[in-house]
Amino acid sequence: MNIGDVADRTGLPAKTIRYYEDIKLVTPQRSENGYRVFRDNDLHKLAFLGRARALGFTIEDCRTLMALYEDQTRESAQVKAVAKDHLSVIDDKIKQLQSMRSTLAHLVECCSGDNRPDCPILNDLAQLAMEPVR
Amino acid sequence: MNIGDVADRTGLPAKTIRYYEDIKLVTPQRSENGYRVFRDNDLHKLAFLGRARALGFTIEDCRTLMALYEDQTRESAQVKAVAKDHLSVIDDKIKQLQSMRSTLAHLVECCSGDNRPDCPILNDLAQLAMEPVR
DNA sequence: GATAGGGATTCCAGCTACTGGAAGGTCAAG
DNA sequence: CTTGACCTTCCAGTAGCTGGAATCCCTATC
Repeated sequence: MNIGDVADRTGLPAKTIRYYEDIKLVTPQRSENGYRVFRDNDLHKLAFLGRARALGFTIEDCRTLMALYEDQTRESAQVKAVAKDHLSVIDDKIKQLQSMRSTLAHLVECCSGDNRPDCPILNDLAQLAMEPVR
Repeated sequence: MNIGDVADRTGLPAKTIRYYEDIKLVTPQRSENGYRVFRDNDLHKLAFLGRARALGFTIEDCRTLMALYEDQTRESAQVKAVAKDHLSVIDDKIKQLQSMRSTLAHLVECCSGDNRPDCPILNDLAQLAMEPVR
């Protein structure tokens, strides 16, 4: 199977597949004309990668997960550990984004958004907030 | 003021400040010995940048916001538009992360995490989910 | 057999926003 | 005069691709 077909089947761009070969996540054979030849196993791996990436695992995590997948003697605890670590990374990101979101949403609400130059968003960024009303 | 002091005051690493000069977000003077000399205005701009970046604005957004900040004839609507766009980018990211999170959290829960090789996380990634119970 | 098209190949560069490190110049203190 | 803390520039690397150029291969049609 050629790279184009694999791209269609896995939904991964051909460029990405070549990149994955580059960093040794897959190692397709080559036919005489130099084209990559993908077999079922390669296809399978690429689909695995696509799904792991879609869950936000880093490439290095993917490497680990694939190795575990192929290791019959793995312990599910190893997999779970990787997943839990990743989960906490995701949680941290969500928290950070939510904190940004809440500050920003507040500022946006405070800004009249009209044709006058006064803007609480800029004031906040410049830390020239208005004197607190006392 | 030298770069080290500016770094201390703004909380930005000296490296980052040099980078910001590189991409023309600030343009400090130079003293005779070649050292950068930062004045109040530069300090102010860098603090502005630091806060905008902390809210997740891209560098290009920051450039726009600074230009608006310095433009006395701006309309607050322009600022608000930039902020709202950014807010929706943040919202998208949060949604995507939450979707990853929920899938992953479910998988983690399903995995016994013991010394046996069976692992629903890997099964899911390999899309070899168990037959649905019918 | 020439040619046109749609593949495939490699390689180089660029994206974001820094960060690390090497090699060297400057300055104040002891 | 030396030491150490600064400062300078420049080059390279991070993550995970993506775009583009130049070239090659294969098939089909005229």
